[in-house]
Amino acid sequence: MITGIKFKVNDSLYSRDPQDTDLGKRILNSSIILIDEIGLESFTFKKLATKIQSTEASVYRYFDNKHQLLLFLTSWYWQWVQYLISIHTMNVDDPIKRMKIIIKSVINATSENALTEYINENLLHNIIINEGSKAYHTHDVDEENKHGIFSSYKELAEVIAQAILAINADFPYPHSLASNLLEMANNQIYFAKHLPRLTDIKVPKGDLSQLEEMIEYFVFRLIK
Amino acid sequence: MITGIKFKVNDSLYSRDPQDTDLGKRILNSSIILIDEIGLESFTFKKLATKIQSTEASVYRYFDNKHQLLLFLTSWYWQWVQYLISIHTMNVDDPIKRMKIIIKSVINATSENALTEYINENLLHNIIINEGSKAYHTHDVDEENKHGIFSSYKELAEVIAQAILAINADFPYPHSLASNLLEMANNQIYFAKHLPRLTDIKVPKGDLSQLEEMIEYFVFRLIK
DNA sequence: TTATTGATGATAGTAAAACTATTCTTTGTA
DNA sequence: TACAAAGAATAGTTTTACTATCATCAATAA
Repeated sequence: MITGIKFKVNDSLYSRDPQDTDLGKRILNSSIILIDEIGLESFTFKKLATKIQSTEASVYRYFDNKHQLLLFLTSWYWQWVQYLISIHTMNVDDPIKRMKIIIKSVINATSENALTEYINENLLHNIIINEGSKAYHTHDVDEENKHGIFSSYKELAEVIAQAILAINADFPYPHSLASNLLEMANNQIYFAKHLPRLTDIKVPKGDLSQLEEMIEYFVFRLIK
Repeated sequence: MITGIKFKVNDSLYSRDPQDTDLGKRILNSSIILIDEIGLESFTFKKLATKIQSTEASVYRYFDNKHQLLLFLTSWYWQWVQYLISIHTMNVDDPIKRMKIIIKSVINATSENALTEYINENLLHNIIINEGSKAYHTHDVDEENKHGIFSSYKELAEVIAQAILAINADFPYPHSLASNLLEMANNQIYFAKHLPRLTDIKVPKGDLSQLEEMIEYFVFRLIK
């Protein structure tokens, strides 16, 4: 287990980098717990400030608003997944094996050991499942995209797209399949939990093996 | 062209059925225009009231809050798509042909002629693309789901799942493929418009033929 | 040592959003 | 003729989403 890793996230994702200070780390730690608990809509900086025994004004010094905080968390998450993929595929040459590791990493990111003390990756994965798509479904996407806000997600998609092409260089839709893999993985977990009619898998006690099997089925049937 | 069709939507989707009165129809009509224009986050009942030259209090008689309004609109939309599918597949027996019509209907719903005077289906499709996933990504999903709020979406997914099984009765993931088809279709349009690195298709001047081709490729490669 | 700065806390305030309540007017219907 | 129902007008309340100011404390540079 490596601790104390700090990801370099885009400047536009914060006012002051929360990874640099004690208060910043408490903001990250507690906001993840609180958003998971009450949902993004009910989450406010005031409630967060109370929870960490600080003040609203202090939280605002780190993030302009809760949308920026969500962007930070999602960006951090996707960087983390990319990091996991890179270490797990480091010595793997077979493209099929590489793809299986990618799928495993995307799905089971959560069951990895903790990378930092101030981010609970399990809860963060829940937040990505529940609220992740709200990060880019905003009226200001184009503006935010210009500032590179979504680059960690796009980079991860690119890594997956290249892995797809390594298996079948003629596959016509590598980027669409990559983004769909990422979206589908989280969506199907959400459906299994809340709208089971929309899926065929189950996630008994958080066991994601059925999802992994299904995603493999989809991906390899498409690209081979 | 049939006008004046009224969908019977779930009681929990409104306080008073907006399809019954003139003001209700103006609320539907203008909220679609306004949400499309400024986005759901900036949309308020006050702004809507000003636009339709009514009052905030009057809007609140129809919908408890903007989330309920969004639920109404999405539910209406998916009922509409199901309606389109049912009339277009009415006399079609070949399951492959049926599936192609389903895909076409889901994707090109928007280019159909208008069904009602008070709902602009083109703009509504935009709203579904931009904001649709927020309808069920809420902390109260389970509660809302109990009230049947998402039944029109689930029914549509079931129709598609059955069409999948009609082609290949042994396909192991009909519901997951159905929900993924619906999600993917809208997502890939969104990506083409705003995050083009995440897709391989283009939507030149709103022409969705590349998307249709891709969805067909995915679906038939998976189920055949 | 002292002065400076940077981070945080404490306090207070504003504007808008998200509602609720009451009363009045109109209009269609028994 | 009356009598509901729908909507308009008006006026509130609470919460959210901020902004501003000033005091305090700790680290560090002069």
